[in-house]
Amino acid sequence: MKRHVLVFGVVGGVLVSLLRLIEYRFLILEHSFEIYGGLIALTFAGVGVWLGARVAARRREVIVREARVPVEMPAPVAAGVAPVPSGNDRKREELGITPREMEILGLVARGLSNREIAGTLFVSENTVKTHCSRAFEKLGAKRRTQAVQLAKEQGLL
Amino acid sequence: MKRHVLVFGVVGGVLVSLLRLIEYRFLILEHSFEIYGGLIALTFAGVGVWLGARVAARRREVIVREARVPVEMPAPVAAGVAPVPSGNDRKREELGITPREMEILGLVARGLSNREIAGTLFVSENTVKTHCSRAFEKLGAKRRTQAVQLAKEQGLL
DNA sequence: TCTGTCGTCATGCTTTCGTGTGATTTTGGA
DNA sequence: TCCAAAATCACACGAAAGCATGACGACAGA
Repeated sequence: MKRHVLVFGVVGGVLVSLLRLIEYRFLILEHSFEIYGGLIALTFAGVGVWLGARVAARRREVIVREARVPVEMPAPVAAGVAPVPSGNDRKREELGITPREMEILGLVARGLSNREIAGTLFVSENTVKTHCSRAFEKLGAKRRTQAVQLAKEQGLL
Repeated sequence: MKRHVLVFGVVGGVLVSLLRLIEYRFLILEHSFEIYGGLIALTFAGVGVWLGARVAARRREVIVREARVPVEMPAPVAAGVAPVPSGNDRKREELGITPREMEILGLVARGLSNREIAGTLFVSENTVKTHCSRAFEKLGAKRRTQAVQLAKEQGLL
C-alpha cells in the first residue's frame, strides 16, 4: 500500500516539474495558468480516482458473500446467526481455493481474458495468471474452460 | 488503515515542501504557479480519492446482486413427427450457427481442448478451429470462455 | 447446370494461456 | 512481535488458441 502512495507522490513531482519545464521553454501564453491548472487538476483527479478505487477495493469481499442459490439441487442451507460459510464457501475451502482465486474464477467464467481481469481488479496480468494456475490446480483443470465447467459442477459458481 | 492516511499526509507535506524548495532555488517570479498548482493537485487528488472510493463502493453492490436466476430446464420438447426445431434450434438458426458448429460449441463448453474435440469427432484440429472461429464470430465472442457464456445466455447450451 | 451453404483441411502468423521459479508485501493470528 | 497464509509481481518458455486466407468436394435448391 505504501508503494501506491509513493508512486503517487513521485508521479506528482515529476508531472509538476515537467509542466514547469514546458512552460518556460515554450510559452508564456495568457491562459497558461488556467490550462496547466486544468491539466494538473485532471491528472491528479484521475490518479486520485485510481488510488481511491484501489484502496476501497480492499474492503470489498466482506460484503460480496451473498445468497446465491444454485437452482440445481443442493439442499437449502440452513443459515445460522453467525457468518456461516455458504455452501459455496464450504466447498471452496474444502478445495483450498482462496477468496481471491474464486473472484478470478468468477471473471474467467464470464469470459474475460486475463488482461481484462487484471484491469478489472487493478492487478497485473501476471498476478491473474498466478491465481488462475493455482485455482486450476486445485480444481484439477487443465484449461480455463474446464475449470469453469468443474467449478459449476461443484456448485462454486 | 490509519497508517495509510498518515503516509499520505506525510507525502503530501513533502511534496509541498519540495515545491517550495524548487521555487526559492530558481525564481522569485511567479511562485504562484507552483503553489497554486500544488494546491490544485492536492485538492483534486483528494476529490479523486473520494470519488474513486465511492465508485468502488458502488461496484461492490453490483457484485452482491449476482443472485443466480433460476435456470429453466430445457423445456420438455414436444416431439412432433417431424424434426420440429426446438427453442434451442430456433435460436441457433436465428444466429446462423450451423449444427456442426453447435456440436463443437457444446464440447468447448465441457472444457475440451481443440485437440480433444478433434479426436472426439474424428476430424482435424484445423477443422475444429475453423468451426470455432465461425461460431465465435456469430456469437460475437472473442474467446471460447466468452463464447460459452454467451451461448448459455442465449439458451443455446 | 449453376449457385450457395456446409463441412472439411492446410499454412502462416499473432495472441493468449498456462507453468515454473523465485521474490516481496500484506495481513491476520498465535 | 513473529509466523504462515495470501496476494502481489516478474520473466521466460512452451502450448494452446485464434485469425486470415485459400481450397476442395458434397449436396440442395433454383
